[in-house]
Amino acid sequence: MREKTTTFVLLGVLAAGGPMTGYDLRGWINGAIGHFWSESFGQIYPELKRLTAEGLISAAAAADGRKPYRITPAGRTALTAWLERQPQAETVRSELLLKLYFGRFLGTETARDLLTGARDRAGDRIAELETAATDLRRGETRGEELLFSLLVTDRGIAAARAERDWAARALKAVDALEDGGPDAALASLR
Amino acid sequence: MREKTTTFVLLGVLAAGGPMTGYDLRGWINGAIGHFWSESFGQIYPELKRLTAEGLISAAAAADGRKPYRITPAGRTALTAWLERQPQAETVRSELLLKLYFGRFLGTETARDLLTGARDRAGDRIAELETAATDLRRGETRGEELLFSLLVTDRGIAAARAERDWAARALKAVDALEDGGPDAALASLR
DNA sequence: GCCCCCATGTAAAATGTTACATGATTAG
DNA sequence: CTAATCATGTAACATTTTACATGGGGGC
Repeated sequence: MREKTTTFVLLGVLAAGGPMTGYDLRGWINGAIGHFWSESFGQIYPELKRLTAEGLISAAAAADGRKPYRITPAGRTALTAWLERQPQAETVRSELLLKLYFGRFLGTETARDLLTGARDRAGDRIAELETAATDLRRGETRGEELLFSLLVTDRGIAAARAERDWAARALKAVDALEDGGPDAALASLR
Repeated sequence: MREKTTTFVLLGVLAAGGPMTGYDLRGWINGAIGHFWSESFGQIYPELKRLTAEGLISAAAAADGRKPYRITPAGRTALTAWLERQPQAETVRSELLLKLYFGRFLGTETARDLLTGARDRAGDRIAELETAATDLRRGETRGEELLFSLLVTDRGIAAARAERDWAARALKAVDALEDGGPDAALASLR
């Protein structure tokens, strides 16, 4: 069986946040690392079952409806081994860029809509992540945990800023295209 | 049947590049838009069959082993309709950020390796895309086609620069962590 | 009483990659 | 002759999302 990342996200969150249920795991993932990772129940529950069978996690007695899991020593070993491997090159897939690339089949109007949408979403994202960073600094998390949380948040902010600024530039080029044609637009990119 | 993006990539490339075979399509996608999209043969060939059945593309007589497809008027209509819809919010999934987030279970050494790897890959990417941009400007592509090609390349460069600069900053924070502990590292992030 | 949140799980469908099978043509 | 590239396609597998089914508890 090939290694799927879901395995290690679950192990990592259980290591970082202590024992929790499948439902809790989903909430944790959505909240703390939601801006660069996601998992659905359809993956979480079957995977928890499998990890239990493999001995990497163990389930406490299901008291009420809840069934909290904790990471085992074997699970920690597996997590550490995964963490130490260089990540695979990431495959980017952007529907926005695809549409913009086919921009010559689009009216100027539509291209503009595409780009203002992207710029605004990036702006919202920046605000959101900056708030998250402030909250983190003010919160009770300390030491290395805080440091690494801030580092990944910063990466999100940096990426969103680059996106917003690029969209603004591209928007100017589209304006120039409308006013002065392709050559004017190309000149505006310099 | 839900709309899969593969459909429209194929339609778009046929509209942009003229009639071509499944093999050509793959090459075109890898080359021109490979930095933000990819398709495998396993998706391309079945999809070409389906699109033919739907009347969105048509196959010329298979002369030698080749079977070139062209987009039909119905295909152009479908493409335009898709282009005009705002793209779905993109789901980012970064294994690197995941590993870094769990950085407190990592040695400083490993965190550094992760980040130098990311920084160097981003650097390579910048060089590659800058070359691509230069080649585009020097090539025979003109007008809107050139403009939109450059716009999407620029977005790749902007994203890669943001990544490289962030990784360099994060690396300094990890150095500070080793020298002066978490508080020194946090201070270095200001 | 009803709606929302908590909580677990399964099933089906969609999407995507990798491996395999086959054969022609071309460059060294 | 041999390796690479061109070319088509299928099958198996892996991954991921969405929809469904079920039920408890708390607030209004």
